[in-house]
Amino acid sequence: MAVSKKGKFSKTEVELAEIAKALSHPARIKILKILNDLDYCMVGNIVDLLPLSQSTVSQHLSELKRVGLIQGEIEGPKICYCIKPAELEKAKKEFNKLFTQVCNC
Amino acid sequence: MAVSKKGKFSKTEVELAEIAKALSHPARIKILKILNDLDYCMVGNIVDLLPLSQSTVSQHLSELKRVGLIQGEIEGPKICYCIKPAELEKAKKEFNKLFTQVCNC
DNA sequence: CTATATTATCGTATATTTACGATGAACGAT
DNA sequence: ATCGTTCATCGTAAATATACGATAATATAG
Repeated sequence: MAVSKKGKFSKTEVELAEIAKALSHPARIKILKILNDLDYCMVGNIVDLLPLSQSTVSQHLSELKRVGLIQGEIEGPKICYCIKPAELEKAKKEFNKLFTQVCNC
Repeated sequence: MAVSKKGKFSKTEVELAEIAKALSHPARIKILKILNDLDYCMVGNIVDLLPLSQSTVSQHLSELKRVGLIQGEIEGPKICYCIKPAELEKAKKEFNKLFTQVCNC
């Protein structure tokens, strides 16, 4: 995208934009829902519930993990992914703050 | 990005992902703040407040307009952009719904 | 040690995003 | 009519994102 100018914005704006980017694909939104619904959330389970290949799902999980909304714990040969509630709550508050700020709603 | 699979997800997920995408660049977040702060919000004013060229700012405005978060009204040779509060409130509720759904927060 | 299961990573192709300058279109003023 | 202002669009370049199959890495089971 040519040379990025993101560094010229405030930390708050950049960080919120990062979270928004993580939520900018329906697969990742659905993954968050799945992780909240399932108890044993290994990658295979998620793959079965999405119309995407295993490698693509793995990429989406990486992106969610990168911004801290989820985490993965090794359980033998499997990896159990789960929501990070504190981070999601933080994100919720940040979005609310933004919307309050930009439209008094 | 190879052939998109976004059509295979629910309408709700796709729509929320679209809004998230619109918020996924700090410039667009800042534009929303600027539009809420300024009374006369022509493009030139916004360009002056961003570290980006006029054409790039115009593209960001288009993206925000495309998803319905802002609108532009022609005023002679100028165009006055402004927030669409109802749409922003709708977006706020959708995000809240998502976060409530995925982490009980 | 070998085989199986599970997942990440690599390599690759294609689509989209971001950014800019240049150009074009629309309008008001002279 | 022409000029200056304002903004969108075009053309282009480079970076990212999305998707897949193939492969590598890790751990358990036999």
